[in-house]
Parts: sequence; structure tokens; C-alpha cells
Amino acid sequence: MSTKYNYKEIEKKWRERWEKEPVNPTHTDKPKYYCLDMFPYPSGNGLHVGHWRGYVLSDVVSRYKILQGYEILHPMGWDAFGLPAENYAIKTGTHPSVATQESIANFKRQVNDIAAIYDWDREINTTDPAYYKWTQWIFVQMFKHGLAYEKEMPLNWCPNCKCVLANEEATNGVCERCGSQVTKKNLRQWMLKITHYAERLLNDLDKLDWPAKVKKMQSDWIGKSYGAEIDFPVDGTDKAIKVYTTRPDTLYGATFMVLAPEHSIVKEITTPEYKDAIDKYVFEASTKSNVSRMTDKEKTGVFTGAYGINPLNGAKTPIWVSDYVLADYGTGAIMCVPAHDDRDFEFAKKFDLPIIQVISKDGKEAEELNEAYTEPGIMINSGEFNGMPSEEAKAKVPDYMEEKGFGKKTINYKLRDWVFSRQRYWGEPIPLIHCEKCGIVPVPEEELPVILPNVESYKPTDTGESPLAAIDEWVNVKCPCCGGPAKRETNTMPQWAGSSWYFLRYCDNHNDKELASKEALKEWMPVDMYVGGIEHAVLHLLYARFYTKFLYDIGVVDFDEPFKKLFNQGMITKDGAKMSKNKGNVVSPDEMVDSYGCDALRMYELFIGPPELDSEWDDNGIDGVYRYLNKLWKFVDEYKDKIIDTTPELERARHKMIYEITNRLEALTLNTVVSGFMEFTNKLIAVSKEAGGVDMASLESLTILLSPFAPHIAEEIWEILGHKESVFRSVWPSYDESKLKEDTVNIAVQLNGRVKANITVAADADKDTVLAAAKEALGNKLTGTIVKEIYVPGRICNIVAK
RNA sequence: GCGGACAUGGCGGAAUUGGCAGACGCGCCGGACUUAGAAUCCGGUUCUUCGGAGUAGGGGUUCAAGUCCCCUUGUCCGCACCA
Repeated sequence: MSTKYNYKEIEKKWRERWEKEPVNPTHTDKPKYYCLDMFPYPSGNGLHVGHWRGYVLSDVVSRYKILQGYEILHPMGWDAFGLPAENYAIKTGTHPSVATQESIANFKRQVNDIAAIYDWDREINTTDPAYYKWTQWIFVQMFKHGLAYEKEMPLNWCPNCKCVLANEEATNGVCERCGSQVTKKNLRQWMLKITHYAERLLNDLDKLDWPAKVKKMQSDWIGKSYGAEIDFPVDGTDKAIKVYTTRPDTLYGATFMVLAPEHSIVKEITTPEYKDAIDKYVFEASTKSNVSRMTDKEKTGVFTGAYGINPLNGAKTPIWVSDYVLADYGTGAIMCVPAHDDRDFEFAKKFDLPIIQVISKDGKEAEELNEAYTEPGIMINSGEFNGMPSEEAKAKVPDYMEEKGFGKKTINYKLRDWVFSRQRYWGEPIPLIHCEKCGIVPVPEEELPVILPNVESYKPTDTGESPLAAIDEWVNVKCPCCGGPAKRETNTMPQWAGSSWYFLRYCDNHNDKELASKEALKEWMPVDMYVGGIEHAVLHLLYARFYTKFLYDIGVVDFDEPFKKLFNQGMITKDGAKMSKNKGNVVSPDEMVDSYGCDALRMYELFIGPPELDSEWDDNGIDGVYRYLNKLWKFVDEYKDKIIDTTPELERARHKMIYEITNRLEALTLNTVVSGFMEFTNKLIAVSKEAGGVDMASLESLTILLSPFAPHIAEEIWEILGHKESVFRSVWPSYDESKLKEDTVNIAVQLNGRVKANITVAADADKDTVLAAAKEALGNKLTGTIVKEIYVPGRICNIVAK
């Protein structure tokens, strides 16, 4: 009597069973494995099949580790501060926390459909005061250690979000969140000294098992460069301008200088004759948006009327102002060597400035340079350095300068400090108090958390003030230091604050004495496997590393990198585009689960393509894995009563299957694991048919191997095979190398590199035997004299004849 | 502009890392079952003038190249005047 594969019944049954008997027993003395998903922002739109991909992947890894004898930490939580809930509040008046709670409930229901083994007792929510108490506590520690400071400067301002953005949030001159063009606004904001950690953030990348691409992006973002700072005295004054250059070897070729429009010395050195032109240019530069400053490649600039003196040869170099020099990199001033720098060359051509060649490929000066020569070469026109290779001069010139006292070697980074305050409502209040007498005082730790108060209007203002500034009774407090009248800081933290340390909280989420106990952190951290999208390559992942290093330095944690291994799953696209409600190309997992079952959807999410690449959703694709599960079910149903002793054939097939599946799983090529299941199940069915039955070991091994992927059907089959305990109480099967070998092997016979025949020989046949058989197989195709004979055991043999 | 990744049937993709290209699946074609359809099962499916040709195009290294090297083209990603 055969039964049909009823996924609805099976999945319901096992979901209930797992409720009662968790698959992952906790508080054991097993070795620990921490497998973490990037926690989601619980949006009102819910999940689509793209979200599933990473969650299924991490769940497969977690279940695999359980079968390997680990106790795992596989938690889920909510990164719930953020603009959508706030914008919704502005529109409807609903408090963001209400909308957030609803979204979380919906998300959680959908996440549960994945059947991942999340431990909901460890659930966290960044908007929960019990959680953000510690987000604020970390900030207070940073403040106390001088890593948080206030600064007024031109900042990235998103006119749509009406708040400032960190550098990392404004790449390409557009807002990372909403895509609006970012403008500059001069504002006083809270900064975090992430640059203090630049060197360690760069060096420690070496320790990490992360995709090369992400490491490269972080290292480029940090942007370390070696160079020199050189003082150019301003002619006729006692002032000097410090420039930064990575090419000190070209110092003799410096024919002019350029200052950033924002450079403070501009006003001081500009001569009366040029004052109007400079004022106008500086003003225009200040109103120019990031974008136009970036896209207007045509060089602009104005002469200040002043000259600098090249400290090496005393040459007079006119000082210009141009917006192609950035105020916040290096010293905001450069020496210009048009002969050897593309930008300087362009500027010199446009404003007819002299060009002096100081490096040449062959040691001879070119008649005329049509473009800058930026390669290394031989020094010319450079006094005592003439004839020296420029790479050598790069080191010698700074040495000489240091000796003479007008310059020194130095290092620069592109990384900027982190603009940390936001002028919005739905974020953690920055726990500081401004007192006229005592200055800025942190909220005492025992008074944390500073609860986000209710406001009448959530609307952001255009002034750069948070809506919290309007609540007098909240803003006005007593100074914790002197007891006098004081005001609260009204800015909130960026959304990244809560996610920069959440992985620590999962280890000990109910702790109200510290962010997590030392023991819990020691037990679980660092994260063994971190799964998430690539979009956080330089945002969250850099911030989290920074936080971890800081907490390490103050002794809160005893590791300085949070994530040992990182895996970036690709996107799932539909019609070639990322799924979104606007485009109307969202595929809902709810419907898929309903028509094919959770197991089939889990397997298809992996089968769809290499997990690290983007893959296009194919509505028919899931049919393939669904048919596979049906086939497997039918096979078990038919053969469960035809159990026989194992045969050499069955045994070899089983070991091969375990070997292949295990290796592919270790390599995380999960698409090939799924195809492997299909391949080996087909093989097993064929062999069983031949043998008139199947051995128990084969069925059991297959079931265990499959269980991380399709846990429900695996449990059901495991039970059918006579087991009382969950399949996850069993052990990942092992293979025996010696059992993998076939008795005979098929060898392709090539003549001059082309396959001409196939022979079957004993697996351990020696070269001569195989070659003799090969020649026989070639027969009269083999003519001429044999010049070479190659035999690769078990694969191929090639006879080269002339 | 600079840097990086990639390019394999109608489609998604395999290929033990230099060793029989196209595994596995989708789709399609044919057959069985059926009054019929759906579902299911079985067979076929790179092209071909049946000699061969073939992994974007061209060259090279090698007994042997999808895989290594050089050039070209195309697609995607990152950075955006960082001196």
C-alpha cells in the first residue's frame, strides 16, 4: 500500500515535534559553533524569496554542524530603528514602536516558515530600551575615552531624509538609503574617531576568512597611502603651507601649488588684487554640491596672487585655489607637478602654467609632453638626484628633507571619522547633557537608558535639529555634575549603532548587568560564520569591527575581530531586477510553501545557482526539486520493506555519496549539493533495482545527509526507517577512502590529443598494461612512430605519434 | 578615468583545479498510461553537410586548455579628482 508525499501533513507534524523537542539542545558540553545571519530591518512589506536564501544557507550550515556534534548558536533579531517606521509615523501619527511591533510580528511569522532553528529565547530588538541601554552605554564609554567628539564642518546632508549622513552612507554623492543627491551643510555634529583605528582595521583584515572582494573594498575605503609632508614658505611672509604628496621624488618638478577652497590660509595670503575673484570662487565652491564637484571634470581655479617657495630649489611657485583639491584629505594643499600627474597636467595646460619634466623613461628629456608621465623612471632636472631611479628617489628625497628640516615622511588615510548624530526621531537618544558650567557631561551609567520620549510631531526639521528638541520637559534637565540647569543632547544615533554590537548581545540577551557576560562571550564569540548580503561591505561590517576593537581595548571583550568567516549570498532577481513592491516582481515565499512545501522551497533556494552569485528566479525551477522529493519518497516507500544486506555496489555508491556531499557542503557550493542528491538518489534507485532491494545503511546515510536541507521529509523518512529519536540526534556519516575506489576504470584513449577510443581496465593496472590495451583499441588508426606515451592513472592516456 | 570579477547548449548551471565539456535541473520533442487533460513514468535533447566543429573573439604555452599567459570585445561590481 503506497502513500503519497504529503508535505503539508509531514511539515506540520515535525514543526510541532520540534516545538516540544528542540533540534539544538542547549547548555551542553559540546563544542560551540556560532552561525549568524545579518538581522533584518522588519519592514511592513514582509519577506520575499530573496530573503530566504541567506537564511536557508545559514540554517543548513547550522544543522550540519549539529550533526557533526556541535551545540550551535543560531539567533535572529530585529534591527528596528530606522526611517520607514518613522516616515509611516509622520504620515499616520502611529507611534513608530507600534508599527515596528506589527512588522516584527509579521516578519517573525514568515521567518518561522523557513523552519530555521532559531532560538527565539535569544531574540533581540534594537528599539527595546533594555537593548539600547547598552548601545548608549557603549557610546558613553567612547565619550569617556575621547573617541566621541563634537565638530562643526561641512557635512553630507540628505535633503530628503533631512539629516546628515556618514561618508559611508553617501558614496557617489547620493544617499545610500533614499537615493537623493547629497548636498553639503555646515553643521555641528557628533563624530566617532574611527580613524584612530584605521591601521588596525586595515592590518587585521589579514586574519579574516572573508571574501577577497569585501576585504579589498574595506582596504580601499581605509585608503592608506605613504608620502611626505613638505613645508612651502609663502614668499614675502612668515607663513608656510604644508602640502601632502605621495610623490616626493617629483619635488623638483613642482611648478605651482593648489589650495582647497576651504583652506584657512586662503584668506591670509590672497593679495588685494585677486581678493574679489578668490572670494567669489570660494563662495561658489561652498555651495556646489558633492555631485557637481565630482562630475564637473573640467578644472576650474583662481590665482591668489601669492607665491610659495620650493624648499628644495628655491623656485617660486604660484599659489592657486581649486576645488579639485579636497579640504579634508592630507593637508588640503598640494604641490603640483604637471609633468607627472594627470590632474596637475590638465590644470597647467588650462591656465598656461610651466611644466618641468623630472622623471624620464630613458633618462632623456622629452621634446614636449602630451600627457603626464606617471610611470617610474630616471630622475632628470633634479639637482643631486639626477640619474637616480625615481623609485629610489621616493625614499631619498624625504630623507634629505628630514635632514634639512622642511619636510617629513608621513602616512595618510582616506577613511574619515564617523559622523554619528542624526536629526531624526526614531533612534537611540545620544546620552549626553550640555551644562553651561560643566560642559558636556555623559548621562550617569545608572540612569541609562535615556528613554526615547513621546513627541507630538515626528517630522524632521530643515534646521538640522531633531524633533526631540521641541520637548522642553525632556530637554531641560539638571546637570548630573553640578545640579545646575542643563539640556539634553537631542540628536539620535544612526541606525548602524544598534547593529554594531548586536552579535554580542545574542550571547547573553537577558543580562541586565552588562552587555553580555564574559563567560557567555567566551563561550560563543567570535562568530564562526556570518551570512548576509554584500551591501554592508564597508558600512555595518566596518562599524562592527571598529566597535569590537574599541570594546577589546577597554577590556569588555577579549577578541578584536567579531566575524571569523563571512559569506555573502547573492541576490535573487526576477525579470533581471531586485525584487521590490514598486516593480511588482516580488515572489512570495508564502505561496511557494503552500504549493510545494518548505522543504522544496529550501532546496530550490539553494539549487537556483551558486550561492554567492545573483540568480534569476524561475517559476518552473522549483518543480525540479519538488519532483525529486516525490521520487525519493516513492523510492523509500517502495523499498522500505525490501531491505537487504549491503553489496559491494551499494557500499561503493554510499561512500561516494557521503564523500561528494560532504566535500561540496564544506565548500558551500550548495547548488551542487542539491544536484548531488539528485544524482546519487538516481544512482541508488538504479543499483537497488538491480539488486532487488536496498541496504539500511544507504537509506540512513542518504536521510542524514539530506536532513539539513529538507529537514521535514528527512525526519519522516528517519521515523519510517524505525528510529524513535530525531534524525538530528544522529551523526553525520563518514566515508572510507578505500571504499571509493572502483575495481575497474574507464580510460579515454587519445591519439595526438584527440579521443579515439575508450577502454576499461583494472583500477590498479600499470602503465604498460594500459598502454598496450590502448594501442590495441586504437588498432589501425595508430600509424607512424610513437614519440610520447602519457598515462594519467584512472583518467586518460595519450599516445603521440608522428 | 582607476581597480576588480565574469563570459560554457533554448535557459539556470556542472566540470575532481591542466586530463573524455555540457553533470543535475528547467524547457522542449517523442512514447506509455488516459475518453481527454493534469499528474506520473520511459526515451531523446550542443551544433553538424556525420568528415568533424565547439566553452565571447584572436594569438600563445603544453602530449593535453573552459581551466594557464598575452591582446581584443562585452557584461557586472567597487571607487570617484584621495595629490
